Amino acid sequence: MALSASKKPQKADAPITKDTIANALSHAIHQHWIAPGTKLGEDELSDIYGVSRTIVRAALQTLAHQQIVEIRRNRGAFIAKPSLTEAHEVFEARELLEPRTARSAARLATPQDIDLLEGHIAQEHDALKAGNHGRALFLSGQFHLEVARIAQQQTIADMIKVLIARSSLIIALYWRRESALCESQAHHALIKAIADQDGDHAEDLMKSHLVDLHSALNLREQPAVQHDLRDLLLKPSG
Amino acid sequence: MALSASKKPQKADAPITKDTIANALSHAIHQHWIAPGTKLGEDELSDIYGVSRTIVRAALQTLAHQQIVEIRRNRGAFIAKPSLTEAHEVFEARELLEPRTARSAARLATPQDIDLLEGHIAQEHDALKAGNHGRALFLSGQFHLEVARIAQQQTIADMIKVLIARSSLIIALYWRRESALCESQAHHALIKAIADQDGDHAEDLMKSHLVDLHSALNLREQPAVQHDLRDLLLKPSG
DNA sequence: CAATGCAATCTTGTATACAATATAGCGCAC
DNA sequence: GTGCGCTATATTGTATACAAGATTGCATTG
Repeated sequence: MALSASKKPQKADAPITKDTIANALSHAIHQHWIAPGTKLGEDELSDIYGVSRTIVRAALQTLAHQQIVEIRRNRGAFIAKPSLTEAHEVFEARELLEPRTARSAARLATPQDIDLLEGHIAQEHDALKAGNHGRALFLSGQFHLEVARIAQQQTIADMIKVLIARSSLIIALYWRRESALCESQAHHALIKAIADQDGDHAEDLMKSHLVDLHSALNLREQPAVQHDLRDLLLKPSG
Repeated sequence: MALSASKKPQKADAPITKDTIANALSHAIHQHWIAPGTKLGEDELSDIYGVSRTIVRAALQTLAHQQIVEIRRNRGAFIAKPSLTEAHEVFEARELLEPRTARSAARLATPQDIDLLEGHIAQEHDALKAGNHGRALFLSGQFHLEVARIAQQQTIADMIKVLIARSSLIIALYWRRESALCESQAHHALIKAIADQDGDHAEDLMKSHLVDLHSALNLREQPAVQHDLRDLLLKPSG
């Protein structure tokens, strides 16, 4: 498995629990350290984390419930590979939920919240400059999570958290745009709308931001059209 | 624990897995056979289902991820007791998601789908007539799940499934209206809008239906006011 | 060379044993 | 009667052993 030793967990004071393992794996997945489809063997993770298979299995189940790992009975656990349909569904769900959180965030954000959001963008910019695309991707997702946190609706924030994790897999599989994932201009504009307590504008910006992200996946559907054309070309001689 | 012997699982050909146990418990919770706050002991469930604690723990973890069971470390698993805040959040999330599924269902429903939805109402009516409120409650929730299934957006349907399960707990704790949970008139009107392929109307009806349900919880906030008043009355003599 | 069959090995599923923590009950002091 | 301390017991957390299923590698056949 592609987990390198440099990614081995620190043996700190905190005990290794199913949650620490699940979080570590989730973090690694989010940063694209582990590719979709990768097998996660129980014994291997057990060795890596220094716990029994019992804890590992519980961690894998947690990740499976978040749909970022797929457990196939008798065959093992694998990083999920969302289908194109799932990809569309995930972004569609985000387009439904996140504009609302942006609106609420515009109503509820404190100056500290604004600072924190801006800090996120700065860190993301630093990561990109350093060529650390994985970290930039992670921070980009965290930005969205922070907006959801500011909105003070935990139930919806929890849903968004799962959707963002799944988005990371989707991006690994289907993203083909050259530019950075989330253009910082979009995030900046969003922060301004939130700071200005302009709920309408924040909602519109978040919606169009996500539609934009979604459209970057739509690009992947073009090869299907080319495929049909190819079938057409093969038919006359078939 | 309040699980009665009459609710003991059938020892059928299907093996008892974590999923069958989780589903059985979820079903029992949904029908209010088990009250919020009830302790679910591992050994007890292990006895009841005839499997080891390993399987039981996996089932409980599944239910914990659905937030209908709360696992407290070193203390055990309990049927969740959503706070009033959580109650509001859950219905707010439903108000955001389900109108969209209703709109999509109006676009996608087949005549068979309409028949099935109508069948749900009939069964619910039968259950109420027979005084089987638990079953009526379950079917009422299933109606909403069916609308979500018809909408063909699995990601959102999965979210709605969890929200409906949690709604069942919320209703057990906070519901005080004398009438049946979902008035069949609301469901009938919704079916008609869906059958008529009237997405706008279906969306509006679902929204107002959920707002209505949500408002039945709001009623529970009134005692808080009375509680404050009582404190005021006690203060002068305190 | 490719396909098939078989045995060995690996991995996952499950039960059980042991460790750690919490709870209940009893006796004693005030 | 109440509160505290202690012990026994119950329950949960975790590791380990065993069973079941899958995969791999090798030998044989066509």
